[in-house]
Parts: sequence; structure tokens; C-alpha cells
Amino acid sequence: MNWTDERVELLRKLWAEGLSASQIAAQLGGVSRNAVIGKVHRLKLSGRGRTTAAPARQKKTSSPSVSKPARSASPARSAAPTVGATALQVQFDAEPVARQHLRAVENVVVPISRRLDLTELTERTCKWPNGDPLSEDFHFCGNEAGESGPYCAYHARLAFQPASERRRLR
DNA sequence: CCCTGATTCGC
DNA sequence: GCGAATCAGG
Repeated sequence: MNWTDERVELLRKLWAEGLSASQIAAQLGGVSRNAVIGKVHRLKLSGRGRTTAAPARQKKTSSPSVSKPARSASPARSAAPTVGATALQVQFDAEPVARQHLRAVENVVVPISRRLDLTELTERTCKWPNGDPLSEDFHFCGNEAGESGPYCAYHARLAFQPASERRRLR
């Protein structure tokens, strides 16, 4: 797969919306979550709302002689205390609570589905129903489903492991 | 064990 | 530039 303009744009959007790398990968289709993460880094938009910090990596040494981390002494942390005023301003507040009209019960986030009609589904398309079945808007997700199930990775998680998501989602 | 993102490095 | 392998954490 090639990172076209549209795909990059979609990546940025979904990432900004707080979707996880694997979820984004599932919607893009044809890429792994690592690919997404790697691309995110290259785009320099890694620091999002809340995730694991960046403790600095150091591994994968091809040289057979070098393999002694030895981080017992003081690493590189004796810098000036003038750091840290960056991550405080979060644009995190997209929860007006007022869910006014009928929002789908479990639609926390509706990924861009391909709006497939029932007749357009194949064995490899996600069969997650979207919208009101009685409405004309009803359609299926249609993203890459793979062999592990009838859904794409994203919907599979929603269906089978909702607790995992709620965990951090507070 | 499941997941998450972060980093490195060979390609 | 890309992404698999790996790491580190929840």
C-alpha cells in the first residue's frame, strides 16, 4: 500500500480523533498498526492526548560486542527543569454530555465505513451493520475483515472486547 | 494474554 | 520513506 494524499489525510484525521493505531490501520486497510505508528511518527504528530510516554529506546545492536546497557548511573536526565509546559494544553473536551437526539447506542466512534449495501459484501468485508436498519442510510462497514472473523479488526474489538476500550476511556 | 504507543534499524 | 521487530507499559 502506498501513502497517498488521501490516506495520509485520513490518518491525520483519525489520529487526531483519538483512534488507536490498530483501529486506524483497520480502516485504512492493507497496513499494519506498526505502519500507522511509523507514519504518524514521520509526520511528527506522535504526541496525542494520553498514551505511553517516551522513555527513549535503545536496542537492536547488530554489533556482538555491544550489549551492556548499564543504566545504573545517572542517565541523561540532569537537564534544566524548564521542560514540560507543552502537554498541558489539551484540546480534549469533546464530551458535551448533552447527547440530545438519538445517537446510536454503541456508536462511540463511527469509523468511515464504506457504506456498502448488503449485496456488496464479500467474504473479506466487515459485516458490521451501521445505522438504522429501517432507514435508507443503513449500510455495512465494509472494511477489510480478514479471516479471523466477520468484522474488521476495529469492529471485532468493539464486539468482543468492549471492556478493554472502556478501561482507559474512563 | 489482551492491548497501547515508541523506537530502532534494515530495507 | 517505509514498516517489522522490538520494547515498555496498562
